[in-house]
Amino acid sequence: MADGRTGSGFSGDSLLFLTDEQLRQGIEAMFFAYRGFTADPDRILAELAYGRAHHRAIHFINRAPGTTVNNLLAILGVTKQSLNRVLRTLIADGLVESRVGKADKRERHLFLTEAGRELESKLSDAQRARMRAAYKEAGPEAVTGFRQVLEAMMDVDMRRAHSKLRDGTS
Amino acid sequence: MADGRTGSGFSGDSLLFLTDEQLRQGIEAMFFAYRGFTADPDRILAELAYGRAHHRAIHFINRAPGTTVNNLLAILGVTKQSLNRVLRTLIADGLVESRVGKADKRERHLFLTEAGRELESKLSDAQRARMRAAYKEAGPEAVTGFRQVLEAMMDVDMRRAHSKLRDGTS
DNA sequence: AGTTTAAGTCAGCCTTGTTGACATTCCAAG
DNA sequence: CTTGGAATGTCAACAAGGCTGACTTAAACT
Repeated sequence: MADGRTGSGFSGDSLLFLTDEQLRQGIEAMFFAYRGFTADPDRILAELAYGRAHHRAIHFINRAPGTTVNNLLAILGVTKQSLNRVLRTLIADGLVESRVGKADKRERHLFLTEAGRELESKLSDAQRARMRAAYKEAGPEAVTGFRQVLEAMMDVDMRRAHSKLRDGTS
Repeated sequence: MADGRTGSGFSGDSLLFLTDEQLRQGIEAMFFAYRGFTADPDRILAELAYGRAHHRAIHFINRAPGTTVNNLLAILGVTKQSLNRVLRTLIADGLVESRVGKADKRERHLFLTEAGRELESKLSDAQRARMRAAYKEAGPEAVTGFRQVLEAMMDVDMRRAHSKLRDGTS
């Protein structure tokens, strides 16, 4: 919007409308939107004395059941000490189960317990509800664009991790 | 991509394609993209022993020079104690200047110093470069959709704050 | 047998959120 | 004019969750 700068000659002209000011607005929108994005789960987690770190672990274990600790580490992008602290409380609280690997006994495979799945649903429902509402408000075309920009904003390795999760729940 | 579901007749049917699975993908995309979004500034900040909190403060002070602490508080959504700690170091390091209000001496008005503006540029340049690249890769139509969804995902008060920043730098 | 890999632990640090207590300033009601 | 409450900002102390580094245990590879 704003300056409708149409029909310039060259093909690189999709760049012309990207003023620094508009990029800044995109940056701020990302900041504010991310807050909204995490707000609902945060409220639920606060009651349980958990944090976002627990949410992330639960989310990805649910997404890829049986994943190993190392695998999770790569996805979450934290150190194993940091993850371990969170994982330990989740296992102690009976939300996550850790099974020794059959093929490779060094590995631990992670699963959600029934209670874990319950909390996952609760968190996920809240977050999806907001997502759904936003998608609905913006319309289907906007959603496609949204996903394209997000995808392009990731680091390459994350893009791989993301499409791996998308396709096969190996 | 995937299912190109074009030219539907009515507007309400935009809901049909929002399976839980697709919402989940959106959620994950948001998570991974936010990491990319902050990655470049984070690297710069790490060298200076600053964190994201410093970046946010610098960003919004630059955006609305002369803003009060209270104002900034509302935008950043943290407690004043938390902000104060960050602000103190920025002032001590000569990046931010705090002037006592003329009308109301309780208020402090915040400005970036020359050094502050310099760091702001450096951080902003990095972040904008990634944003610009993502926008370019996704195309102008996608950008519009991206912004629409983000806007719809914010809490209402943040939407107000955002458009206030967009329009007048009061 | 020796090396590498997966996982876990302990200790200690930093950033950045929180609450609680407190000083200063302003303003309005008595 | 004074006084008490509200607003603004500061200081202190604590917790979550990142980080690094050093180390152990067990299993797998070579």
